[in-house]
Order: sequence, then C-alpha cells, then structure tokens
Amino acid sequence: MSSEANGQFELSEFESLVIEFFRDGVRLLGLPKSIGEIYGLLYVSQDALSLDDLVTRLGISKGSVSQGLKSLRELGAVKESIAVEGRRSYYEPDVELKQLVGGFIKEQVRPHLASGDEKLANLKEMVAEMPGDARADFYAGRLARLGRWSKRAKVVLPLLQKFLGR
Amino acid sequence: MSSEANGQFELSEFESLVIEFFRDGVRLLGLPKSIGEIYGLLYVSQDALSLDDLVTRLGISKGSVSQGLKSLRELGAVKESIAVEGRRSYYEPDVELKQLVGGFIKEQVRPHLASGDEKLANLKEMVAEMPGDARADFYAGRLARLGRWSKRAKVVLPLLQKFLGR
DNA sequence: CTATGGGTTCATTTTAAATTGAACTTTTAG
DNA sequence: CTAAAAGTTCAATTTAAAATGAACCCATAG
Repeated sequence: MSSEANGQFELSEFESLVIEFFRDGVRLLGLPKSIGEIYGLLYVSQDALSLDDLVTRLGISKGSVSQGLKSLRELGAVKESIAVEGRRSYYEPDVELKQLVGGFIKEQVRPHLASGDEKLANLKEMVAEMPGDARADFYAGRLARLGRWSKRAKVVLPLLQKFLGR
Repeated sequence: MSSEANGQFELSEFESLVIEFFRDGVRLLGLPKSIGEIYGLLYVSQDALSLDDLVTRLGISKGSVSQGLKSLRELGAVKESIAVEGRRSYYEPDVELKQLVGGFIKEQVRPHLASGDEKLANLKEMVAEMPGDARADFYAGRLARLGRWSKRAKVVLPLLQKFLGR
C-alpha cells in the first residue's frame, strides 16, 4: 500500500524522514536543499530512479532535478545506472558518503583556499613595499599568522579526505 | 594621510583587502559577510575598536555590527578589551583563528550532528518495527552505513580541533 | 532624578540564492 | 526524416537570509 519503488508516488513516512535527514545534512555544507532531497530519495530507493521519478516523487521541478543531478554527478555522489532499458537515464547514489564530502572538499573548499592564498601573497607583497615602521611590522606579523593557518589547512584536508576514504 | 587607527575613517587599500580576505573566508563557513568584515577590520587594527568605530569605518549599520559582535563573542573569536576608558566597550580579535573555527565547530556543526543522530535513532526504530522482509533489510543496511559515518564524524571533529589548537 | 550616550532588538527592507517553468536542444524509436 | 520523449538552460519568480534603522532599554554622568 505505501511504497514499492516502481510506480508508487506518495512518499512513505520513512522515506520522507530519510529525505529530511539529507536535506538538513547538506545544508551543513551550504548546498541547496533540493540536492539533499534528491540524494536522500536515491539513498532510500532500492532501484535506480529516473529524472522523472525524482520530479514526481519529490514534487520539485524538472529544472531543479536536472541541475541537482548535475551537481551530484560532479561531486561524484551519484552515478548513472548501467541498467539502461529505454533511452531514459537512471541514477543511483554512491552510498559511500566520502564521495559527497570528498567531492565537496575538492570542488568547494580547495578553490576557496587557493584564492585565499593568492590574496595573502598580494598582501605580503604590499607589506614588503611599505616603509619599515612599526605598523608594517604589525601587519607582517598578522599576515604571517594567516600564512601558517592556510598551510595548516593544506595539511589537514588531505588527511581528512584520507580518513574519510574508509 | 591614509589610515592611522585613531580618528581615521577611510579604509586603506591594504585594510580593504584584508577585510575582503575575511569576508570571503567566513562565507566558506556559511557565516554572513558582515561578520567577516568586522573580524577582518579588528584583525588589521593595532588598537581595539568600539562598535562605533566599526560602524563608521565599515559603513555598515549599528544593528549589524551589534549582532555581528555578539556572534563573534559567542564563537570566542572576539573579546572585549580590558582597557576601558569611558563607558564604551572596545573589541579585539582573538588572533588564534582556532577560536573562530573551533567555536564554529562547537556551535554550528555539533548541534547539527546531534540532531542528525537523533533522527537516525528514530529511523532505526522504525525499521525495527517493520515486517522482516527484504525491504526492511535494505533499509537497515543503509541506516547502518549512516551510523558508521556519523560515528566517524564524532572521531574526526575532536581530532581536528586538537590539531587546530596549535 | 534626568538626560544622554551606548547598545540591543526586531519589524521592515534589501539582497542574494534557489526554484520554477517555458523555450530550446538532443536523442532515438519508428 | 520526423515525431515525441528526455534533458538542459536560463530569464523570471519565489523564498530565505542578511542588513537596515527606528524604537527601545540600560547605565552613568551630571
């Protein structure tokens, strides 16, 4: 009565709760809730789902699902199922969440850090060109701190990823 | 001419860039940019600043600064300077960023994880009450995975904090 | 006790992000 | 080749988050 994957539209209470779990989870990463919902529904589903299944069962627009799936594919959190029956694509979650989090680190965190490093370098440059007074020393000290921090981040992230990788 | 802390309003190019650095930095943590700006200006300032100084120099509203300082104090990233001259408060940054990040983990991340755990427990409960068929087994398996993940997070975060704590 | 400066609060406004949906492109079944 | 289904794109809309600013509270200087 309540929800066997095929041809069933209403979400069971259990499914809704799992979806909610992921909806809230991804917000922690600053991702749109639609992405959490998509991943969540794939995660509770035994069978791979099509874009249309997601639209119907989640009640969100085709555009959102298309974009959400794109992001999830880029993160490596979802893959196309090989079991192609028609011309339609079916999607499955990568149940190892490390993909989701690892992909997130790789695609969202690292670029930010990189651009931060660049800005830091510019700032150091600016200080080097300042007259060598107390203020310049103060600035140099503060920038040095930031540099250490950013270095630390570069050490931690790979470790973190390694740790999450099983 | 360009910017000595006392009585100078315009931000120097250097100050603006540091502020920008933090503005972008905190967005990585999903915090409002005003918080980054406030922390950033405190970070480049040799002297402690009053709420009013922040309003004037950053050009943002008193309300925003008041709330931003409140958040930063809660995170432990900013403290009131002891050097009280009048009835006005002055603020200094805790230049050990571990406060900012550590406070963030403690106040933003942990509560989320806790509520996630709770939800997970409920879900496991629900599965336990389902008929013992293949579907229930599938659900149990998926939930078990999530449980392992959440356990892992509980191991990593303290390590991470310890690592950041110098 | 009163007036004033400092600070907070919170309803309203602004800004930014996510979602929609219709137009468009691509694919393939016939 | 053509029609129709599948999927993508993006301008317009909606929704959610952050900033504003005026009203308010509180402390203390006078």
